[in-house]
Amino acid sequence: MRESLAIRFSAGGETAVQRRYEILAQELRGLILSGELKVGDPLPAERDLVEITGLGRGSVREAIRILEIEGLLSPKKPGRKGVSVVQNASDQTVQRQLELFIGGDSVSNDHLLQARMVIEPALARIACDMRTDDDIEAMRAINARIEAIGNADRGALVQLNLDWHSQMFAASHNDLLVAIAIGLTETQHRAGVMGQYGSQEHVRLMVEAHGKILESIIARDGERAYRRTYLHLRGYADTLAKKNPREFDLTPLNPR
Amino acid sequence: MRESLAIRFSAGGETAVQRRYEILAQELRGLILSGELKVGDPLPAERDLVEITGLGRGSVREAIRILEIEGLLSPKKPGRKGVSVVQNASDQTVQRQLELFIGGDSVSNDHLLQARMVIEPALARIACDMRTDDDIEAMRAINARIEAIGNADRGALVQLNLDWHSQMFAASHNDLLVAIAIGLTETQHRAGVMGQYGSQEHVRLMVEAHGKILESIIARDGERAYRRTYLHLRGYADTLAKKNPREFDLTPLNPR
DNA sequence: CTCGATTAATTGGTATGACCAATGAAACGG
DNA sequence: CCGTTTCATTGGTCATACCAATTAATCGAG
Repeated sequence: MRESLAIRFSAGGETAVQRRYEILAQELRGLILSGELKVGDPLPAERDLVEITGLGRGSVREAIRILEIEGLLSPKKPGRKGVSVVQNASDQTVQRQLELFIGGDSVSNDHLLQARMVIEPALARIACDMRTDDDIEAMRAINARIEAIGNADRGALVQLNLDWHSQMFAASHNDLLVAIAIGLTETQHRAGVMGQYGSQEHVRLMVEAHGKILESIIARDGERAYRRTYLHLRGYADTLAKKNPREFDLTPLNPR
Repeated sequence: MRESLAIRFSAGGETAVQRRYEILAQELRGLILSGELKVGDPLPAERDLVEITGLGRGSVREAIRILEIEGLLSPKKPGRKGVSVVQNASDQTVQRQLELFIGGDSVSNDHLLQARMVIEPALARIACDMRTDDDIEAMRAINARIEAIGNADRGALVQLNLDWHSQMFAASHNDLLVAIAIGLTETQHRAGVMGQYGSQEHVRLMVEAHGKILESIIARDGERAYRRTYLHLRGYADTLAKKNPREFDLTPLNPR
């Protein structure tokens, strides 16, 4: 009944069929990115979209699902007002994708470390200019809790360490870099590559390192904060290096 | 007939229902990330998964679609051997998500510039250590083509400029940082924020800047490559700043 | 027997129709 | 006027059916 809508496009030498739900997803994405659909605008109900597009409900649902995973549409809720709503892709979608990418075996641990050594010291430096007093207080509070629990609870220690770093990143007030940095840091910590640290001595050193970084940020001494953060990371990297040999030299990232 | 499988979990104070396709997606994702399903392993056919899981075909398809968007499953093809295959999430999924995040209005152009100024000079420095002769040759070739076409074709100029930067990033041989850097650079260039550059003089300056960066990388002079790349970016930023006032100072990223 | 052409089986893509559960609005009753 | 009940809306899910593409199996000619 319906003439062939088969649209073909060349992609990498191959010829792929453009599936209907893909087309619809593209169109909706275009409407959102071009601003014709603004953040907060509700999408028509699934059954309305079926009428509008002439597609089946399954195809409509798959198209919506795609944009939902990309972060451009809110998850739906059943009920009378449960339609999808246009939203901005969140920092969390960036983190998720970074974690999935790094989690695969395309990225070596050394490359991940190298990336962290590029970004995290720079964030510390930026934080020196942009921090507020609240940022300082938050960082201080987390470090105090780390000192308090010591190595009693391994899981809590990992989480608090993550929290401290996230809070330091947040003090830069650059949401883009923060999202990237958290994605990198979380992946490495969750990977359990750092199951070794947890002795009382390790915790003491960690608290001390955090303290020195915090001091520098309070003093708004960018160079010092950069250096302290770099050394903190390198200490961590060196601990790892005792177990596995390095693939390549990480050190060119050292400032000055 | 089927007892309620409704699983609830608290998320941010709210209580959300876990939908069936979400559960299946989670399970499959878990199998992949834990390594029980390895890269290259084919998934059972949709109808087989229907039998295995007891779900409807629509739910199975939505679950698969989610993992496909996340990059963990290959797109399917019709035909007898068209089943999904497990794969690593690619750098492209990272780029896509960065572009979607930045494309929304959560990230200001100044924050994007700041992020680039953190990452790109660092990549130039790393490239000094890791580059091969092929990298050098590729960069030289692209720059030559830029010089050749001049400002004749605006679109081609933008693309070639992107290519040059991508090639420079690639010379670092850190796929993670490369994916991030390309995501940032592409977004800014595609956003058309740089429609202004295109005069013959601009092109000449661009070629010159690229040339100086390349020289430094050839000489393996990391500090110099870092500095040149930083200045190249700052020149671009200053051009933009003439049109729109800065939100904040970008300069703390200057090395030394 | 070998190889090319034809046929059949497999698999994803899509549509239709139906029913449930949750939600919120409207109608109702005190 | 307010609380309760009813009901329409909407997403979630399943079952079934058919098409199109692709590959495997079969068959036939030489």
